[in-house]
Amino acid sequence: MTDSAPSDELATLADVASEAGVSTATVSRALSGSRPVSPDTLKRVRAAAARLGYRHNAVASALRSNRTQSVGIVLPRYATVFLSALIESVTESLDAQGIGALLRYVAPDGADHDERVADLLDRRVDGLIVCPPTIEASGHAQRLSHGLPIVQVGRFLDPDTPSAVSLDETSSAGLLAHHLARTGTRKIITVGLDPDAPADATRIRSVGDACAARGIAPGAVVYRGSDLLAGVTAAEKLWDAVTPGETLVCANDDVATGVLTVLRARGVRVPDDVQIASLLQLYPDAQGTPLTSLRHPWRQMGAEAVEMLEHAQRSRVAARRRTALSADLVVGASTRTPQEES
Amino acid sequence: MTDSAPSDELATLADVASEAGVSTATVSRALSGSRPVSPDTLKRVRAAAARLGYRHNAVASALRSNRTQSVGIVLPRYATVFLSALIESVTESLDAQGIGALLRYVAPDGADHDERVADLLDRRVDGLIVCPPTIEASGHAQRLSHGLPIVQVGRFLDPDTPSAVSLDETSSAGLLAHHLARTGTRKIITVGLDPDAPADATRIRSVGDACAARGIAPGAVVYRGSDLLAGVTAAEKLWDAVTPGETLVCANDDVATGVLTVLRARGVRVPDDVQIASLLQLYPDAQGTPLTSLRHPWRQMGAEAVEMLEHAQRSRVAARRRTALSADLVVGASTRTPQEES
DNA sequence: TTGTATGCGTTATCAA
DNA sequence: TTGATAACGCATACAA
Repeated sequence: MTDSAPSDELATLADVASEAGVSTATVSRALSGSRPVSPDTLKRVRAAAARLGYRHNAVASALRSNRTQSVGIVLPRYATVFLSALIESVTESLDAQGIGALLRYVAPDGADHDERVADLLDRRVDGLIVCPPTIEASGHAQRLSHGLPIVQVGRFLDPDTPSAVSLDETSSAGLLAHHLARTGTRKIITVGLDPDAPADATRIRSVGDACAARGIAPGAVVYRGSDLLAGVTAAEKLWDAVTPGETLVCANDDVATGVLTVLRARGVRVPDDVQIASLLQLYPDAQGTPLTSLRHPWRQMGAEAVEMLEHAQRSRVAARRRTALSADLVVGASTRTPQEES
Repeated sequence: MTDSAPSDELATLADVASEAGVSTATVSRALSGSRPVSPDTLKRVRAAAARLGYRHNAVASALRSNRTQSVGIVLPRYATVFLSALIESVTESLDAQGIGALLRYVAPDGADHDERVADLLDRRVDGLIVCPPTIEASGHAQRLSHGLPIVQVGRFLDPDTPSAVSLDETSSAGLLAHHLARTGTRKIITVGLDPDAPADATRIRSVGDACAARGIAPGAVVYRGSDLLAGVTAAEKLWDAVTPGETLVCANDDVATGVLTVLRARGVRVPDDVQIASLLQLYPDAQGTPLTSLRHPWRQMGAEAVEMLEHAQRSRVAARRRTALSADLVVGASTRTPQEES
């Protein structure tokens, strides 16, 4: 046994090497498994490492190997369930492979977008997952990354990006419209989407088109905000005007819950007289699925983004691979049971 | 002008040095500002760096200086507004100083806690901000960190941790109880807190004690979940039993909104007959502050945590500094206007 | 104010 | 299968 004063400094590869009586190269190979090592030396190295409390130094490793085993994540600084779910699923996929996530938030208008991305690049991340706050930022991210694997996620996607994950609005709207047609809807009223916001306007149009294609008339668009209180307010205005055959299509579960609660309290029978659907599920775990709503594929989007990143890292040429994932329709108690097709 | 083929490789300090006709040391000092440099050389160095598209290599810098300019953040993997707000405020404070955030999620039961922390340590983060999922994890984090600056945030705090940020339950409950006493509350009913969950039980007791100290009777504890639907369900059971002078104290805004909506729909006058308060504000931006609720100081907690970390990094000795921040009482339309003290 | 020289801890190359 | 050794790119002690 050599001098093994439990020093304050962390043990290095060299320390382990001399403790085990082998070279640093062998220790590196034994511990990382990058190359075969004889069972005997492997055992000795492991024992020595344990004895000295050796810990791998990821910084030195990154410098030498030119891989940091980390990816940068850039998100707009507005707290939504969407982003929380995305972060969680992305980090979960990355964790499984020992990849770290370096998180950077950007102002909603994209003001500091470029410096945040640049900082991530300076830290030599192996890849980038970006949810751009604007279409301009999206283009910048693409150009700044300069060959580094990058995947864009969300609604603002640079057309030149080879790898992108987004929501398939058309398909999602079609899923809902199909269900509404089969449950006897003849007209929809949209509640909680702002016709003056570009993103909302797109969604209003997707839903309207999908309904129209199935013989459902797109009716009024009511916007008094998009939270629970807005749903309550809107429903107080609407409840005595709605007629059988109408479905209230709400921006999200909060709005839909407000609408549902008021209508039922006012004696309107849901779903018998009027149906209610939500375009954005917020509480997947709610007991008894009271609402029919579209469950956005956030977790899949995160997993898909990570997979794309790996793919881009492997293949030298950046094959174009853009995925639009559809939402799931979760049928709850706020719509009727579908009739058989006639 | 020397050979300046725009190579695919990134320029290094040495490249800039030869381009500017100075030594690498001078370039390092000029670009980092770590030591004074003559105005003339500064200009030349900057020009050369720009010409070559030089980018700082944070990895090499970290290896040499033994500082990664990054901190690890460990959070339980349950998506709540609390954690979103915490992440945002922490990263905002860190960004301001060019510090990166390395994010790691841990299972709610803390199963993979220790490996996640160890990974962060292997990456040589300069500090750790931990929101432990359990009290055991809290202790482990403390011991694993082994001298590295660490700040713990949340409800599960290791008693030995020198630096910790938490919510002052007593003070927060007192704030609410004071308001309720001045608005004529004689008895409270707690809705949405689970008496069998330790964390909820603590809160029930804090509120109960604070009320008792002001002559308000702690009444029934009703638990049917803690989301909006639970509020609706609870209220349907309660609405014809509540009597004037009672206040329904709800676990959070979701529960309170459900209760409020049902009571009003049933003709119970709020706040005239019955008052409603929430112990946890979820939607700070709701229009018209319909609810009286406690706004938890999440952003301040994040900022405080970062400040503590810096403090711990500066001072060699780890001075014990534990902060409990009180919530704010946001008075909304679900309680009455306070009477003058008699 | 500037230059010289060394080392941070690891992995990759090459030869044995 | 193993060992010796050279980088990786930067920051710093020391000398000038």
